[in-house]
Amino acid sequence: MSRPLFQATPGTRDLFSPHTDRMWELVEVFRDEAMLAGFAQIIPPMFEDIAVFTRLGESTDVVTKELYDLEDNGGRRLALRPEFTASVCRAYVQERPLIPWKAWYAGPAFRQERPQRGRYRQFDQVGAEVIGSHDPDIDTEVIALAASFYRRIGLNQVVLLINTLGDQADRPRYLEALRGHFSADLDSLSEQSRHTLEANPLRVLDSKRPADADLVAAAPLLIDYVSDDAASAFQRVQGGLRALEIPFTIAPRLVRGLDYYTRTAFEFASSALDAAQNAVGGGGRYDGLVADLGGPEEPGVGFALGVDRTLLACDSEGVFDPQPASPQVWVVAATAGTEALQLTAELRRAGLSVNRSFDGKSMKAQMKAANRSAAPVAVIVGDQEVADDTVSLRLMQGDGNQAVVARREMVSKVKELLQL
RNA sequence: GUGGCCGUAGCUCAACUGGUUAGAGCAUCGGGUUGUGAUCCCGAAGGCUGGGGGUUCGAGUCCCCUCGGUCACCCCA
Repeated sequence: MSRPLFQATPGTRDLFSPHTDRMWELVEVFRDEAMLAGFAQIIPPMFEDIAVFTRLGESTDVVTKELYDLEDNGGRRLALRPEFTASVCRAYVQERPLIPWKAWYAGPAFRQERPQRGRYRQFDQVGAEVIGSHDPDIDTEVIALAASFYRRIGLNQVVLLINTLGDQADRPRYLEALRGHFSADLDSLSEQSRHTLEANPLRVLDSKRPADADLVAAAPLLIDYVSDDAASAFQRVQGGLRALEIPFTIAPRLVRGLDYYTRTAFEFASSALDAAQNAVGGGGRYDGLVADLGGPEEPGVGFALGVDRTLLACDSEGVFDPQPASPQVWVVAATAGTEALQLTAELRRAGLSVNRSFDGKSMKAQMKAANRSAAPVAVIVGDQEVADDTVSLRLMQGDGNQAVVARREMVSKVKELLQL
């Protein structure tokens, strides 16, 4: 077998029907949940001035090495969005909707990294952001939105991990302590982590390398270094989650990969996923980001959920498997005229979903196609029917009852058969 | 960017330590039914075994290169 001349570029893929149906359905459920919670949809552009994203942080891989950057004809430097949060904040600064502004979104994002299971260069996210409120109850509400979404699509084995990262002002003291801790035993740290320690000590806590496990486990905890304000906000979020009966686990070493997070950070992980990429969603508070993008000092909090990973989790839990709808009617053409064309159009005008075969297939082939389509009713038009101004209606289930009806009664008879 | 595994029909896979003409299931098309589906029976079509080089009397099988896929590290959704 020779490979096709062109293939989808690495990390991208063509999604076909049962999968695309699921995706739409998933977004539909998310949309419904978001609207119930008072979020309005935003559709930001897929690319932005590259600076919008580079503001996200010098030590964030997502912007330092994974960004798709492009140059337009005018020499403008653009980048495909690696996530939505920065775009949403930029849009807020630009348009200044009333606060607190609650926005949800769905769409693709792009990162240039090595693809693997559950990680693609173009991937879909759904998410929600709230800009303009410090209230920790908003954090809880945002988490609750994600949680009820997971519940509604049927996922049970999703665990919520939460942590607080404190305020920007708390950061230096903690980083100091972290550096001290790791530097004291640099030799037992993996080489990669030594690198990470230089660039961003926080991220060392994220290391999954076995070599680092002991040292990471013994590291000082963020919670001991955060301001009273941030600590009590964290308490409030926990209390809110308990009040809503949303189970959670405190993960004192959860730091997340984007630099802009402050205070509440959270992650949803699927315990049903044995792949390495088991984080199905994540988010947190980003109180300095809007200002970093040139806006007012407005706080923000939000999350993004990975559509593909969520679907993978659904696969391994065996839930959320909506089937593509089959047509209600299959038209079988056993005549050379244009009758099949007309009948099909007429049925569709009546609001029925209709499909048929083309290319002069044999009747047998058309019946097979009708059967395969799972359409409950076949409308057959041949020379005899044309001559008599009738059509034959065949019930495709059971013994295949068939009846000849007058052409002008076709629509009502079909609807009768479909019990509409 | 680094490493492991894998490339055989449209899809999923066979082919003993290298040995004639590379097989099967599903799907497709045709026939059994000159206008009738799932089932059943018969048949057809479909392959430069990813590509290139090498070893050998002989390579799908062994070696090298290359391209591609995949999983993992890193990082993240």
